[in-house]
Formats: sequence, C-alpha cells, structure tokens
Amino acid sequence: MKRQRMSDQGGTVTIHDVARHAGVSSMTVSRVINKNVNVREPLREKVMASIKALKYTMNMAARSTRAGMGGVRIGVLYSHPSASYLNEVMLGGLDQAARLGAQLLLEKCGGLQSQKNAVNRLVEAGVDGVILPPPLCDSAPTVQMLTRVGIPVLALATARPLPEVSAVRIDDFQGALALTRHLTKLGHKRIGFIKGNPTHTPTEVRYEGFLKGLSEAGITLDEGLVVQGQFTYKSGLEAGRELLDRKDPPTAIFASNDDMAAGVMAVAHGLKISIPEQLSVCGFDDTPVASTIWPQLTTVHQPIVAMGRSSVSTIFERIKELKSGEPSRPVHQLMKFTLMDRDSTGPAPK
Amino acid sequence: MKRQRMSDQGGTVTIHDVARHAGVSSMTVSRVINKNVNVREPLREKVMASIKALKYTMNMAARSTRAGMGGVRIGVLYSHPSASYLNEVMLGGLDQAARLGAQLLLEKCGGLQSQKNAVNRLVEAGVDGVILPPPLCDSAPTVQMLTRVGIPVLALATARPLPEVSAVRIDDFQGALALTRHLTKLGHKRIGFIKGNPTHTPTEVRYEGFLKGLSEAGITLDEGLVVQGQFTYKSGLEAGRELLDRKDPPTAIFASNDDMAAGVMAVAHGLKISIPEQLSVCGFDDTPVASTIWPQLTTVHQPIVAMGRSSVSTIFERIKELKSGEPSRPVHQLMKFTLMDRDSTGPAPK
DNA sequence: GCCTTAATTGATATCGATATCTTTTGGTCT
DNA sequence: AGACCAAAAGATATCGATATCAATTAAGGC
Repeated sequence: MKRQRMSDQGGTVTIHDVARHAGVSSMTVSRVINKNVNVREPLREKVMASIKALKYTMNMAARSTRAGMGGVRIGVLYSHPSASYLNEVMLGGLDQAARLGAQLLLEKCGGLQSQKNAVNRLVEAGVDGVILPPPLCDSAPTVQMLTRVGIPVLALATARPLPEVSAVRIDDFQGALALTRHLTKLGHKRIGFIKGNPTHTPTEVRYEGFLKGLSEAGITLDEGLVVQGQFTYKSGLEAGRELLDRKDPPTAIFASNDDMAAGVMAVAHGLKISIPEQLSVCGFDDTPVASTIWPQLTTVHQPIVAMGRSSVSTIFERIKELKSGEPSRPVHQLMKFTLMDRDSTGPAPK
Repeated sequence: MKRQRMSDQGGTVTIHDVARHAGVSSMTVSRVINKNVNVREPLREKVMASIKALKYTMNMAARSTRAGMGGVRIGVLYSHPSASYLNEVMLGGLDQAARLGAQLLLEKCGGLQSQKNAVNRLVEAGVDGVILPPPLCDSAPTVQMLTRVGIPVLALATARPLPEVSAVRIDDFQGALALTRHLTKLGHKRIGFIKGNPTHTPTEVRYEGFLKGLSEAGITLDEGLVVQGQFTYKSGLEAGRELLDRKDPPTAIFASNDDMAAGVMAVAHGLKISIPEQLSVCGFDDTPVASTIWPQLTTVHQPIVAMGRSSVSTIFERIKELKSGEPSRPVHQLMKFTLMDRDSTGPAPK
C-alpha cells in the first residue's frame, strides 16, 4: 500500500497517454515516432512536445509483437573465438535484439561434423538468420549449408566476405597501415611483426597493411623479423621470446592482435625490457585486455560492441525483407576503426 | 518468391497452435509451460507431446507485454570495474532482461558528485530498480539516495551487503579457503598473498579465507609475503616483482584476482621462472583473462554471467512485488563458486 | 446420494504498438 | 463552384502470452 503507483502517471507512459496529452489518436503518435511521412508539421510538433513532457519511451517488447514480425530468431554460431571477443559481440547483439524484440540463440561447434550438427540444431530451432563471428565467418561449408536452406547469413569481422553473405567489418588493411605509420613516425626502423592464425582472413590483410606501411616509409622488410603466430597469448609469448632473444632485437613489435601483444609484453617484463622506452608494442582489436595490462596497449580499436549491434540489426532487416517477399541483397557494412594511441608505444630508442 | 514460408507450418508456432494440436485451450498450454501446478497429468503429457511435435518455442517479447508488467526499467550503475567483468555481467543481464521483457539502462559515473548526477539521471529516466556492480555495490551514499526515493537496489558481488539491499554474490571466504587448501595440498608452505583494493569488501574477506587455510595447514603467516595490491594488472606486476625479487621467494602466489595474477605471471615469464614447475600462481574470479593467458590460470570461478542474469531476475521479482503492493523484503542469493584447477599451479618444488 | 469445497479447465479481456481499412480534410483542375 | 483525388488523421483488428473470472469437474463429508 505504501507505494501505490506514485508519481504523476500510473507507472509507465504509453503511446496512448501521449496521444491523450496531445489530443490526437495513438496512431498519429506512432507515425510521428516512426518518422512516417504523413503527418503535418504542427501536429508532429505537438506530439513531440507531449513525448518530451511525459518522458515517453517506447516499450520495445510490445512493438515486436506487432502483426507479422512475431518472434524473429537469430542464431549466433561460433567455434572458438577469444572469450572476451565473443562477450563483446554478444553484448551489442543482445542489446540490439532486445530493442528489436528478436531472440538470439547461441550455438557452439567445433570441427566440420560438429558444424553440420550445429547448423541442423539451428535450423530445427527455426532460426530466420545466422550471424557468424570469426573464425566461422570464413567457413564456406557452413555458409553453404545455411544459404542452401534459404537462411540469410551475416559474417562478422571477416576480411574478405564470401559471396551471398552480408558482412559487418572494419578495413583491416587501413587499420594495419595506420598502426604501422604510427610506428614509423616514431622513428622505428626495425619492426617485428607477428602474424595471426593463417586460416583467418584478417591475418593476411593486416600483414599487407603492415608491408604497405613499411614501403611507404622506405623501409626494407627483414624477413627474420616476421614470425608466425596463432592469435593466442601463448603464441605471442613464443613469438615474443623469439624476437627478443635475437642479438639484434627489433625496437618495436606489431602483433596482429591484442592477446599476442600481451604475450610479448609479458616476455618483455620478464627480460626487464622497459616499455615503451626500450621497446614499443602494439596490438589489434582493442579487446578488454588492451586496457587491462600495463602499460596500456596501443592498438586499433575495433568497435566490437557496435559491430555486434549492427550485425543484429542488419540481418534483422534482411529477414524482414525476405519475410515480406521484397527483393533483398546481402549488405556490406564497413565500420570505422580508431587508432588508440596509449602507453605501450614511444619514440624509437637512440 | 523463392522462400515462401517453407516448412510444415506457416512460420512461427504459437501457443494456440499447440493448443489446437493437443485439443485443449491455450490457457492450459500456458499453464503447462509455466509449470503451474493445476494441470492433471494426462493433459500435461498430451500438451508436452504437442509442444515437442510442433517444436514450439515461446515468443518472449509477447510474454513481456502481459498485463501489468509492461516496460520495467532496470538501471545498471557502474563506476570503473574491469572492462571484462562488466561485460560478463551485462551479458547475463541483457539476456535475462530480454527474457523478462525488461529494459536495461547502463549509466556510468565517477566521483561522489557524479554519482549523484547519475542517480538523478536514472530516476529521471524512470527506472524501477537499480543494480550496482562492484565497487559501487558497497557505496552507502549511492544506496541511500536510491532507497530514499523508494527504488529497490541490488548489490552484485559485494562481500558484505548493506542493509535494505538485495544481493547476489558468492562466498568469498569459502572460495579463498578452497584455493588455499588446494595450494597447501600441493605441498606449498611459503605462499605469497596479494591483497586487493582495500575499499572493496571482498578484499578483506578473501584474505581471511587465506589465513584460515594457512592455519588449517599449520602454517604460520609470514607477513613479508603479504603485499598490498589494487586489483589492477599493474599492481600485480609490482607486487609480483616485490615477491619474486626476494632472496627467499615464495613457491606459490595467491593473487586476490585474475588481473593481478596475470601481472605476476608476466613478471615470472620475464625472470624465466617456469610456471608451474618453479612457481604456482592462482587468481580469483575466472574472468576471460584467466583462460587467455598461458599457462591457463588456476582460479575460483565466479559465475559472473549467471550472476548478472540472476541479478536481473531477482530485482525484477522485487519490482513486481512492490508494484503490486505485496510485502517485499530484500533477497540475498548466494551462488556456487567452482575451483578451476588449471595449469598455473603444481606441486611445490623439491 | 446430495451438498459444499477445492481442484481443473476454458472464455475473455488485456498489454503496447502497428497494419490496415475508413473517414475526413484540403487542395486542384476544369 | 462542383467534382475528384491524394494526403492526413482516426478507428479497429491484431500479434502472442497471461491475468482474471467463470464454468466445469472431482473429491470428500454427513
């Protein structure tokens, strides 16, 4: 009895409350919210004012029950990306799914046979579309299985999207180029490079960006400073040890992702090599680990959360088009990356 | 035209389809789904069979529009927890919120004044409840501001819940005790301990668990092996260096969280101390970093995602009670932790 | 065996937003 | 000025699940 629907209105403000307040029908309010064209200016303003006055916010759950669009299910099929990467994707994805009233189904798989099973489980569950985070985004068999049964696919963070799939990604080439320029501008000439897992498409593209950056600065590639990694912390540890144990170690190391950069930094800490005074290190992706470690990592920020969000809305649109029989083509969306200039890079020594 | 509502039924299976198939009313189906008691066994079975046969899954969005519970808004107010920790909380939280049809509002703040502003923003936005992840879960002023205006509060992962707030947490004492037992069982006698940030409540409790573990094993505390940390990677780095630079270094180090343990391991890698042969390291929380680094970290798994989920449903229940005028008391929920015995710990050397 | 009570089941209204259809409005063309 | 038509606004039906109340059945009690 204490707290009985206190405050001005009785709890939540609905579209009808706004309508009453503005003296129009709720349909008009709906049209205003959805930027529908057929509303005259004075009315639109009156409605907008009421929305503000009542602090109206839409109930997304209700919207999604609207006729026809009921219960869109989107599958997210992953094999073994880094834990934090997937977390961020899901963070954005779940948030957007909630907004759209869609349902996200997370499905895990391993080898090829297991991929088949996972795809079947998703189809059985009646998904209307599937998002493939890396590294599955580049798996042709998986994509085919899905497209064959008419389910649209979206590849997340692939460097080279397969045909027929939508994609949300950044320009890995430009990102690697920007980072390399950053290093050469700081005066680094001997730059080590740690490649990623060769089965992931960004691996090669980032390397190409690095090469371009070197040639721009008139530096000849020293093949001995290029080490193969696997995108894992452990491979970064090994590659770092290999590079830093040389008698002519590089003054900077460009690791193809943050986990490997963290490995390199761990080795450097052990060798009492101070960062960034004696060695500059940079990574790629800007996963949480980049700002966890010390010194904080200079890296290319990939807006993973936003990409997760965008993946969901992009494939949602596609599903809507397909359901209503409209013509529909895969959509490619390029997100902006940001160079995060933090504390792990500095001027080349001496 | 290619994909025109293929498969058996015309799109999504609803509760009504199931009802028709089973020859009952949709209300009965609803009761079966929600494990409501008042359904006789034969009918329940018939309904269950139909659910399976039609591969029915519920439309969560629709459920959340149900009378009365429309548009619950839950605020999540955080200051500066580790990025990955918050991610996991939100992952569980968003997922559960979607299920319940609630809306989650994320709000950030810094100092005390900024906390006031943040609380005001949340109240303005009309939140019905607020979740406080660490370290804000222990902030008495914030809690007071909220309870004063009648908004229920839930503290996440606090070790000592303030009065009047609900809480979702693990038993930090037992967790630290289990981990210490693990080390002593492996034969370690000289065990270093890195404390966490003194303003967080789990810091002291974990230390107490450690002490208890030592005394159980009949080990006298060496005060020199206890170092103050801050829950940050950097403080782990410094503490690790301090402990490992001693002439009589410990054979095992218990860091109060994973980030600090990662710092210790970085130092060890640098000193070419092999883990776990020469040094055992363990952390606490099992954040993604624990399985990212190498060797993978022995730690206490805190089910953060599940705790995020549980926080949302717990405060949701509370909100429901308050809204319907039922009597309502804060709820405390203790989650199970798990000892993750991975590769960073081993038998004490010689 | 009849009546009261409790346990089951069903019928109907509802939630919030939108699709769709209908009515009204306002303007243009001859 | 009258007719006609598109634009603008409203009325109503709908989505899927559940709350609520009514109807039915079963279970005891004397």
